[in-house]
Amino acid sequence: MRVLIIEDERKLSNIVRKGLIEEGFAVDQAFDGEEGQYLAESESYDLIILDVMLPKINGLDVCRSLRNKKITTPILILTAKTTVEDKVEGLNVGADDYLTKPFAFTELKARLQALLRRSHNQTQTILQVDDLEVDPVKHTAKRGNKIISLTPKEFSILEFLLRHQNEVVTRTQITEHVWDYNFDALSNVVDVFVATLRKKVDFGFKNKLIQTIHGVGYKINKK
Amino acid sequence: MRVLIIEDERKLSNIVRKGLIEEGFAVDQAFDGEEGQYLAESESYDLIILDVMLPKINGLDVCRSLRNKKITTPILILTAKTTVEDKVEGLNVGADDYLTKPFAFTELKARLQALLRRSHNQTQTILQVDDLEVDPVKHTAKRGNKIISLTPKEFSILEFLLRHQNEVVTRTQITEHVWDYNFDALSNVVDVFVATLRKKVDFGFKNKLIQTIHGVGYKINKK
DNA sequence: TTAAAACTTAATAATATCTTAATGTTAGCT
DNA sequence: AGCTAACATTAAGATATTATTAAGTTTTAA
Repeated sequence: MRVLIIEDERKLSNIVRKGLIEEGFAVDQAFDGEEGQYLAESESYDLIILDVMLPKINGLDVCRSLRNKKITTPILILTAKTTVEDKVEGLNVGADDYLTKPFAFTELKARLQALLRRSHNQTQTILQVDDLEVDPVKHTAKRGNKIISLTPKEFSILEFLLRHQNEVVTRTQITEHVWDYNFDALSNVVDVFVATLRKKVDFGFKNKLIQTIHGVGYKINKK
Repeated sequence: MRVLIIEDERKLSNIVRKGLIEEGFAVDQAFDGEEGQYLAESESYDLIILDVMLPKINGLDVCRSLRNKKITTPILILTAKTTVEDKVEGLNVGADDYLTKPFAFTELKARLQALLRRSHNQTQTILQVDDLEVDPVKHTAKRGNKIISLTPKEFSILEFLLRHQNEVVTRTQITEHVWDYNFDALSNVVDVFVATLRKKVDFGFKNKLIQTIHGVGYKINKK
């Protein structure tokens, strides 16, 4: 899952970034409204965390503008203000949730997970296909009763495949959601990771879950 | 474990604070109802100690309001009143326990431990994995029959890992529960403490209990 | 007030993960 | 079947993360 943090306080932004990376997100940062709006429009994110008080363009305007352009990525607004009117304005402007500063990271995390679940129409937190189970919150994966140990990137890719189970996902979609902005997409990394994932997820099992769709991409499904 | 004290008498608040810090808690303080309510909503605590007579917003109202917002953190109410009606009102409003002033610190401590145990659904007070035993009440730790001497922070971290055994906990989660919220989350303190914990807990034992989950955090388990 | 203990920071070493690139294999087309 | 492009696999090099140490700072307790 890929997140954009639009926040001018560098330190806060970095703390949130660190926490989200630990949770397995790919994270991009913007430090003013203009940069944020640009990135939000040109890249594809699963979530946007948006501060209200920002240089150049105010957060509420960024939000309004993105919604006008039909960008539906879930937005969580961060605000130092606590009065009811501000909260209402935030939501009127098209945000999906808000959180007042200062906040505990756990709180932020819980809300992001809720937003993601909602936007994927998922009620459960555990992703599964056949006897494979992946828990993005606890960071665990198992097939049958065999625990699968995965590196961060392997985990993200498997999670992405599972969130789109029964659909073909292209290599480009994978790189866009698993890597951040600084990544040079012209390589065979995805193939390499899929190979190691297969070793860990499918090796030794009769029913191979990860399929290649020649010329298109990969797919995970029950068959 | 992290506690919020909402109490306007500075001196009392500080005494409780000091006692709890000695017990290994991370402590935040609020000196009126409004501040308290705000912190309780925006941060994540394991316990709240709440005075009734408070400036700005009354303690009972704070409690009611938190419960309305589905915040389930255990609340212990402090009150100078001793009549039965007051106690009843306190509990009706969603508090978990009450204590009348003046009180002995030991009494407060015992009740807090009881609340914590209840909220963690633990019938036993001793946390253990394999041959490692940690007693949060007595503040002792031993592995096999070797007594382990730990500093307060070391103890808190080990306790936190044990309360979440078999789960990965991130560095961010650890800092949020072990330090109070003025803490600079972008340092490697946690790593340093884990190193010393390993020296004390795992050194000399074949079965290493503290594991690193690269890119995510740490985990303690039986294996 | 002072000494000891505990905590924090920062630098360097060790290690795991990621990335690239080369080579081998398979699928789809003529 | 043979050819080509796409995919799979491997392993070595680059990078990032974690471990460890030691020195500085703060806190605690006598």
